[in-house]
Parts: sequence; C-alpha cells; structure tokens
Amino acid sequence: MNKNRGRPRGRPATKARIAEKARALFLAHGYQGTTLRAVAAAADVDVALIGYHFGSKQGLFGEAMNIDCGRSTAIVRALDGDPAYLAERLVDAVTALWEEPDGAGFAALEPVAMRDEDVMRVFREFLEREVLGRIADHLGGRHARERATAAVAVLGGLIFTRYLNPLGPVVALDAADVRRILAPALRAALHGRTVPVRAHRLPARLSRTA
Amino acid sequence: MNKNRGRPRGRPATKARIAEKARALFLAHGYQGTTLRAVAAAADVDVALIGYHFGSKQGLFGEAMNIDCGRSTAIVRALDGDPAYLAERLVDAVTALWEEPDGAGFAALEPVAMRDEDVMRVFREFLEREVLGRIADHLGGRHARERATAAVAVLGGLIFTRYLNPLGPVVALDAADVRRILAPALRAALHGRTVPVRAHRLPARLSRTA
DNA sequence: CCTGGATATTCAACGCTGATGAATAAAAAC
DNA sequence: GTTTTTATTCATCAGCGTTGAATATCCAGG
Repeated sequence: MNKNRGRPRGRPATKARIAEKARALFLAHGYQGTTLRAVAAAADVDVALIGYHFGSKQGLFGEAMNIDCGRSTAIVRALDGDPAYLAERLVDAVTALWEEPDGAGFAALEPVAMRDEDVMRVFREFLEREVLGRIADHLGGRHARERATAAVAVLGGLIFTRYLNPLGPVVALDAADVRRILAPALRAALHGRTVPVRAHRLPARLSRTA
Repeated sequence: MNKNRGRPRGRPATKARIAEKARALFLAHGYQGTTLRAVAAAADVDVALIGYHFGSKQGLFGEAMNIDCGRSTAIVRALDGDPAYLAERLVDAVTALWEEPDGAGFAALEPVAMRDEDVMRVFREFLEREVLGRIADHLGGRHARERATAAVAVLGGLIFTRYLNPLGPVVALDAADVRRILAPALRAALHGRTVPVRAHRLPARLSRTA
C-alpha cells in the first residue's frame, strides 16, 4: 500500500531547500513568472508541501526573500570611507534607512506616503538638500553638482521602485542584491563618465529616435 | 437551432463597450486583479469575444489604457538600433514620453497622478510588464532580468525625480542634459558590470559601515 | 432578389494555476 | 508501547487565459 507518502526518514532540511530554490526562481523569473509547481519540481517535492510549510505563495515569497538587513546609518556617514566603494555604501544607506528592523525606518509611513503631499515634499527636500547637496560637496570638482544630480536620480529610482511604488522584481531583491546590481549604475553616475565609445557621433544618431 | 450565437442585429458598439468596462475594472482592481471573465460579465459578453477583438489580456489592457500607440511602443522602438547607444535611446524615450509637445504625453495626468492610488498601480504595472519585461527579453543572457531590473530602477529614478516628485536640479536640465548625465548610469545598469576594482575585498569593507 | 464571403458572437473545451482535505508514514512524547 | 504530533504525497477543486468550432448577421457582386 505504501507509496512515497508519509514522513521521510531522518531530518532532511526540506523547508530550507524549498525556500532556497524558490528564492533562485523568484530572482530569475519574478513573482508572477514563478509557479509553485516549478518550485516544487526544483526542490523535488510535492506542490502541496509548499502550502503546508508556507501557507501560500505570498507566504513562500515573504519567507524566501526575507530581508536580512539589520543596519542603521544615515546617508551622510556613507560618504566617509574608501571612495572606491562610495556607491555601495550609498545604496546600503538607502536600503538600511527603510528596512531598519525595529520599526524605526521609513517603512512605517510607506503605505499612505504616496498620497500625502506633505510627505512627498519632505521627501523632496530631504533628497535635494541632505542627499544631493552633501554628495555634491563631497565630490567637489567642476561638474560635482551634475554628478550628484545623476546620483540622486539613481538613488531616487531605488526609493521609488522599491518602497514608494514597489515593483515586484525590485522588491524581490534583498539588500545585498540591490547593492550588487545598482552599485555599478550609481558609480557611473558619481564618476560622471561620458559615453565611452564614439561619443562625438551621438547626437546625430539619436535625433531620429527621440 | 438558434441560440444566442452569431452576429447580433444592428451595429452595437460592443468592442468599445468592452474597452470601457475593462478600463474601469483595470483602474479599480489593477491588472492582475481584473479577470477577463469579470470584464466579459460587465460588458454582458462572452469571454471569447475579448480574445477575438483584442487578442489577449495584454492587448485589452493596452487598448483600454491607451498606452498602445506611441507610448509603450516608444520604449520598444528604443530597443532597436546600435546597442552602444541603447542607454541614450531609453533615456530619450522616457523624456519624450512625458514631454510630447501636443499634450499627448503622460504630462497630462501628472498633477494628480501621485495621489491617485489607482493611477500609480497602472503605472507600476506598465513599468513592470511593458518596460522591464521587454528590456529583459531584449538583453537575453544569464542575468538579463537582474540587469533589466537595475535599468528600470534607473529609469524609474528619472521619472520620479523629474516628473512625479520633481526635484529642482533635475527639472532644471533639458532633455539633452538628462541624456548626458544619466546615460552612463543606465549603461552600467544594462551591462551589469560588477565592482571594477578590488571586488573581492568588498564585503569585509562594507560590513562596518552598512 | 440571391448568393457567398467577411464579420461578430456564443459555446465548449484545454492546460495551467494556486489552494485544500484526506491518507499515510515517520518521529516525538508520554 | 501507545498516542500524538509532524512531514509528506495524492487527489481534487474552482478559476484563469486562451483557442477551435459552430452559428447568425451584415455586405458586396451577380
């Protein structure tokens, strides 16, 4: 009568394996693009076991993507340290600012923040004065303010797509992933590199598309 | 033999009625929250008729939301052409999308957009489905989705800091300036470069500050 | 007027999704 | 040694978007 049913022998870390495979699939294909059956197949497990361990797809998502952040620091302090990793520290500072564990982060005012004009103005001033201004001062040089503006645009993009108007694929990342994939862009913004190849021919080429 | 089947008498504007009801439902419940069967029921029509008129759910969304012509396709068209200037074309496509001269751009819904949860949701789905998905498909390769996510974060930053919650220094730029200072960041995001120097020492260095 | 294609509509089914209750086997508690 | 708790599979559900076929009306050519 016996099939593969019932509790298996030993203590296989099945739940952890499911979460691990789920995380990889969520990162690769996004939330909608990842089916529970695909996760179950990757973990070599029945679909129903996911429901047993995690309750629902959202429960699996929440647990698999569990943000491990436990950092708290201001943007300004990110300016100190090795200039080579300034971009990484700035990205980390933004994520840490929201995802502070003890409810002290900006995450508290997340849900309704977008509809409140006052909150948005606070935001604007924070980005413009605190972030942009300090970054520009720190960078120095001829085009410091332009480069700082680009950097703030990138950081604002992180804030916008992850917290204020959260996009699934951005939320799916943990803080380390965010740093990894966004730091290169922020570094390019900070360094203010121009077009690396054949820059002089750019405008003519682009005039048609724009 | 006759049922309710076949072409009805007269010239009922069925297609327009479907799009109209669909638009209301998309705004009320979002893309995922709106089922084709609900739309069909609201329009007093069979589900299959939607497929006949609009091809797919995405087609219905595009037509109902008027983002099919010259809007989402502007992003798609930017994908064609010299890969070396893909970043420039994408930045231009976003600015052009808002700053279309004849009032046809997104600028029309700008003032109230931020406070309207429904508009934001549509916007979110536009970014996630139309922009991120198409960029990921176009890039291909192993980390295509990650790189597309980074790119959308950068483009979202432009949208956020220039249009939705306008920051003075960003608004002060013209379209050419925006392209010049933001294209390097977007290019880095698209190429998905990792840390250029001493990458292996990164985690230890950051653990203190972050 | 008649006829034949083009058009618009419903019907019926498919394969897939996420979810759930029941059966079962091992482990843990008593 | 028995009972309870835990982990797992199986079988099935309703709902989803999509598709092929049937059917009724419109419209153009004779």
